[in-house]
Amino acid sequence: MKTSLEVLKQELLDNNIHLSHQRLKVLEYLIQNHNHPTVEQIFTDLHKDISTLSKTTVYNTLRVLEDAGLVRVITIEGTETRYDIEVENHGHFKCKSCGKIYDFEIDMNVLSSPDLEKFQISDKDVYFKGICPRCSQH
Amino acid sequence: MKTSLEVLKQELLDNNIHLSHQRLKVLEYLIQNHNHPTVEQIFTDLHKDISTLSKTTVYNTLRVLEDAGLVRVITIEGTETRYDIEVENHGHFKCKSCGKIYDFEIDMNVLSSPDLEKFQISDKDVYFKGICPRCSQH
DNA sequence: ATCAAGGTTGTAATGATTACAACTGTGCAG
DNA sequence: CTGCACAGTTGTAATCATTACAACCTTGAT
Ligand SMILES: [Mn+2]
Ligand SMILES: [Mn+2]
Ligand SMILES: [Zn+2]
Ligand SMILES: [Zn+2]
Repeated sequence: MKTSLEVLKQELLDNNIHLSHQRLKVLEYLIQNHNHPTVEQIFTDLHKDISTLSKTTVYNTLRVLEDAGLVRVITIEGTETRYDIEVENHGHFKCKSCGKIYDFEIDMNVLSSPDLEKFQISDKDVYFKGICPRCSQH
Repeated sequence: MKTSLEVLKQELLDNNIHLSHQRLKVLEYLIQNHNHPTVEQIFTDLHKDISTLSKTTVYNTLRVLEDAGLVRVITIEGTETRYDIEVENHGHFKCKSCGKIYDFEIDMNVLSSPDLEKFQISDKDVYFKGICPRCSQH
């Protein structure tokens, strides 16, 4: 399991990123909530514990984590930005009915195209949309 | 070539969508500009010809076209929404250096995952990011 | 000519994100 | 010890894309 707190803490230290109380809380939150939360969700939930927490800090922290490559930003819908602690390549499916985002396994190596021979690819995102099984059975 | 004006006009009529002057202009613009423009670009360029054009109309039209399945919305970057008249499945590569978005061929059929057996998939988006060849040769 | 429906327009409101300046805590030089 | 520098945090203001809304316009049918 790549998303253990200790491993991620070490990665932050390796990147010369100070482990502040707030940053650790955001990190823990993402590890415990793999449901691709929005900034609003992260802030609202953490604010219950840390009443002094600022939403700006959540934004700042997520940017730090993103730059360090510890979180992935999901923009499957232009209207909402979501965050994922799981950076290993996998796809995301969003149900148009219930709005839930599902992870799914996918072989990213198969996703090569001759058109991109000379391109340096650093990020691969695969987004599907449709209806999930739970919503299918009307 | 699927993106001929006549074919698209017929598709609009089939969907009971009135072919107003403004809508036709937006449609023509998308056909002539395959560079995945933003609303701002579409509006600014069309406004030169149609001085009375409202940005709201551009938004409205794009939504109508999207709902009719004639345009695809590209949210490769959470910060900008772009539009593509080409709805046939293909991938998009965004260069982190120059910002240009490239199309690339990809076999969407190979993009199936056993995890999604029971899912009804209606949209497949593949977004890559990195450095394009032009920017590579420093 | 009158009317209804749909389309367009301009402006106001919304909401997410960013900018910014003040504040806080920590570690080290003196 | 004491004060300073630096990084991180906070709250508020500003920004900017998008949406809501109401007035206006066009068109086609009665
Ligand atoms: Mn995920
Ligand atoms: Mn395209
Ligand atoms: Zn569902
Ligand atoms: Zn480039």
